[in-house]
Amino acid sequence: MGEADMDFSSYVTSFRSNLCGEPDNSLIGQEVKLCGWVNKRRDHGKLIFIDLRDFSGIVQLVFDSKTSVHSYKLAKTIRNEYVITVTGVIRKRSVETINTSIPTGEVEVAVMDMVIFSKSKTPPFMLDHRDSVEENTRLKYRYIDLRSDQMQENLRMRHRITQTVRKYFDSKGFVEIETPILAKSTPEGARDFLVPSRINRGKFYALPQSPQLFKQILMFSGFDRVYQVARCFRDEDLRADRQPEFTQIDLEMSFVSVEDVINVIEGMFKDIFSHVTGKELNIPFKRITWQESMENYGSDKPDLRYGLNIRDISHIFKKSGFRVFSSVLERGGCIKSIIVKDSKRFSRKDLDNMVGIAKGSGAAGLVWIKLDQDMKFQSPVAKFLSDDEIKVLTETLNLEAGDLVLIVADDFLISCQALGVLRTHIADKSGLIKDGEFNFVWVYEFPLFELGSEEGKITPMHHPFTRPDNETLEYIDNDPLKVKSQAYDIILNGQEIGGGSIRINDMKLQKKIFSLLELSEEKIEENFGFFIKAMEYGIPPHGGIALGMDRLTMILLNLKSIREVIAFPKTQSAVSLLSGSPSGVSEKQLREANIRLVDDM
RNA sequence: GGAGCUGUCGUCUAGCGGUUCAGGACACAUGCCUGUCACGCAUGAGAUCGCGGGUUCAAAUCCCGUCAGCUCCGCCA
Repeated sequence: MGEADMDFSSYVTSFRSNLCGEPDNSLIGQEVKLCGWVNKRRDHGKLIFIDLRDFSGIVQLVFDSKTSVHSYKLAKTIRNEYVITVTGVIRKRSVETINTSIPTGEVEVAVMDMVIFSKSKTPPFMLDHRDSVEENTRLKYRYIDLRSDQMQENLRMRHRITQTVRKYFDSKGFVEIETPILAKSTPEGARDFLVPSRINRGKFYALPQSPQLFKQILMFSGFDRVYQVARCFRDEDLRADRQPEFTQIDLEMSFVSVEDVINVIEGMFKDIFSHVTGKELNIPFKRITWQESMENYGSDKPDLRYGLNIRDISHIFKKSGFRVFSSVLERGGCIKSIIVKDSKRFSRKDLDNMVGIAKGSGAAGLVWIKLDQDMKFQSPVAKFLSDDEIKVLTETLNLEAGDLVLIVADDFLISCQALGVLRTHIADKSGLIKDGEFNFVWVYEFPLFELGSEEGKITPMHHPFTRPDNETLEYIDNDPLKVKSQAYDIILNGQEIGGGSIRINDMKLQKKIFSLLELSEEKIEENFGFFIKAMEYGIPPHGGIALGMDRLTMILLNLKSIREVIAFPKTQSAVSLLSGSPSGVSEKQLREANIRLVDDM
């Protein structure tokens, strides 16, 4: 359906005088020319009604066998999804025939003349029933699915977000500069899509995982601030919120601190909300450190729309006779818990399932305690807890009758993460999450490094150009995992919708980071030598952020998959059911690209 | 790479070992109908049950494999 403040007049063309969603009482008596798709034909014998549809809405056409014989006869042959144009007069409907379910329902078009532009085969599914049609059918016939109100609204909403973003950044002095799609492998961790070079035998371009290096180079070049609505490519497995090609609002600014980037982005979101959803957004957003986020929510993308916060109860079990707890504490671990109200909801099976979830998240196990009406602990481990421990636990957590306490004893991160997963699981299952709420939070002070998959090796948590936090920089040699970074993520309703950092602009520090990452000189030179070289010619302090356009639009529309906000998405196996890509290519094309297929079928 | 769910006329689905080689709804076709808007009425066409194999006297229905779609883990900011 149409824009809130649509200007109908700009749609007038040599084919039409008005749009289908336009006719109302103010146009009564006027002759109009309309174009559109046949949404529905209702044939009453000597009288035929046709609902004509375009993107703006639906209007009822009336064909009378007496007043326009030619058009009436033609209307007999009309079927759904034919594209036609009609000339007719807007006429008021009698009171009892008014249709209150459509905006044009008080009037109708008495057709005098009609032309069929294009016939249609019987469509594979009806637009009215589109909601109950399987997604693969919708994807195969995407051009029909896209005719639906829902898809039109989704993509028009996305357009409005993009437009608001462009306007906003323009007003803040940003320059939109395009960067190469045929690029070189970027240092982010994902697998690259490769494009063979015909001219340079045996060499490949990589599609950009993001414009990261290019936007930084534009800072080196003195543009001060740039942004881009950028297509990015990552050859990894798909999810409901991940496609191999996706869109980022990607920006970079010179002479800025974390604070400056955050301010600009909060202003952008405020504009998006007021212009696109009509809602007033409260800024500044809440900010929590990565440490706080892990401690309280067990995740680096916390959902703050509900409670179920994680509480530390290590101190209660320091000298516990329950070895499962005390031994974890002895080796430096901790004991974490969450309290869930109304434990009656959870059957033994639910609890067993939760134990499985905790173990699946890497925890050694999960202890659950149900409090009955008399505040008695019901739990497989109740007999191992002393009266004193029960008392202190009850007081510390302010436990009430009917509460369920979930406890994980393990290393700090494992305990928190396991409970974090359970926290979202329970919130989801218990309907604690209300639709229509938009909860933003910044997570900052990420660790600069994390332990990599390879034993003993560290990898950058964000990317290797992220500037360390000055306060913790002193640990860089002795305990690099302790070093914090000037990186930040923006989280909306528990989903990461963007992340960025202030970048390193000191060559010595940059080289230090590379050496910690155990990157050899050759490797550095090979991967981003051009970038390092550019850093040698005077570069400003700078930083930026990238926001996931698809995810943002999906969340604002309260949808569950980004495929709903992408015109031509791919399936989970990265295939386009519409176009059939990817596909084989001819021998000639392979020869030109200097590629020989390995025959291991 | 792994786990789970799904796969029956165009669409959505019923059937889950034998009067069902498949029933319904919508769509479709033909005819009738001047006020419908989920129009109505009548008649009709349309599925070898994703594909391959097996078990059985008998399979849409059970088993194995395979393909496709979805959700998730791994992977990926």
